[in-house]
Amino acid sequence: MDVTLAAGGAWTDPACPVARTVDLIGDRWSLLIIRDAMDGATTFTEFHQRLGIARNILTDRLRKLVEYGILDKSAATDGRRHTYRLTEAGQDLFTAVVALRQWGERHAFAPDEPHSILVDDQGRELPELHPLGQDGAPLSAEASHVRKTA
Amino acid sequence: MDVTLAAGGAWTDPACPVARTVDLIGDRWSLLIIRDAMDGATTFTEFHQRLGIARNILTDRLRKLVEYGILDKSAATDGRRHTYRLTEAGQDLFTAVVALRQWGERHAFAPDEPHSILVDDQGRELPELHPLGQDGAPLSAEASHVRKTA
DNA sequence: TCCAATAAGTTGCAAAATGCAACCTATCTG
DNA sequence: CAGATAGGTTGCATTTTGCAACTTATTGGA
Repeated sequence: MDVTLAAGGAWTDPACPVARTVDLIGDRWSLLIIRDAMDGATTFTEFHQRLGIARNILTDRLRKLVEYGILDKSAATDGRRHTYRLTEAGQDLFTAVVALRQWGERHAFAPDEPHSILVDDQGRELPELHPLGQDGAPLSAEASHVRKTA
Repeated sequence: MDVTLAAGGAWTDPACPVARTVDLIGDRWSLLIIRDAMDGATTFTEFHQRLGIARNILTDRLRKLVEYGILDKSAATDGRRHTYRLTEAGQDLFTAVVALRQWGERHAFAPDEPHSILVDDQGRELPELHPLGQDGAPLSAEASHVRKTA
């Protein structure tokens, strides 16, 4: 299930997709939960240990992410564990996570400061992600604008 | 100036670029301020009117975004106005904003629900943004992983 | 079988962030 | 020089977040 039906509607800006996305995952923890899910975390305890988030807040965020259709919760074969997995919509956040990560790599670390990097199966660093126009050339913010729809 | 030197260091996860980026702009308003800056907003009043944000919070966010090297503040020719403009680092967030926007378009609206779209100078909608591997094929979260650096 | 450990929460209370409305100061305009 | 405009600041109420202790269910081992 997609987000669509969730959250009756107290959107920051009802027609803007950026605002909606921020309303759903624009807090201190949600994106980091999603990041860790992409990196293999599946249980409450795993998320808790990796993030150092307060347990009640983690409970709340996991519940909301499930409600929004970003995570799926199921009982593990284990019996006492639960398993949280990214839905298709959750996996589709990969692009956004990569974009935020690459910006951080470029602008939020000192030149000599160590930081983790994202690599492919062959251990090669990912190419930089940039919006392209229809012609395939990089597109800047000035060369684009928001069009309101009816 | 880049973020690099700002913020003494109470990072959520000191080595993760995603966490750093979220620490800097992962709140309810910063990304929307940046979105509006990309859409042409430059003054305190403009941001306030577009966002409906509380004035003291806007003051605080603008101050932080300037401190982080994302916005630049200058006196307008006007004399009583101030002008906030995206720095190079701020403009470089365009990729992330587009990624979040496109995810929202795909997953946060009902099929028939109207929402704004991002178009280029010729009025054509932007192509979907996706991480690619070195070979140019789309890369999924499973086909990549985080490598810790010393 | 029973008991300690593990997993996933819940609850109560303190602290921090956010929001609202009124107030303040400087500049600009008529 | 008076009113309007721009960009704040301040005090207080509300909401969100965080911490620590407590609860329930399951599980593996003595």
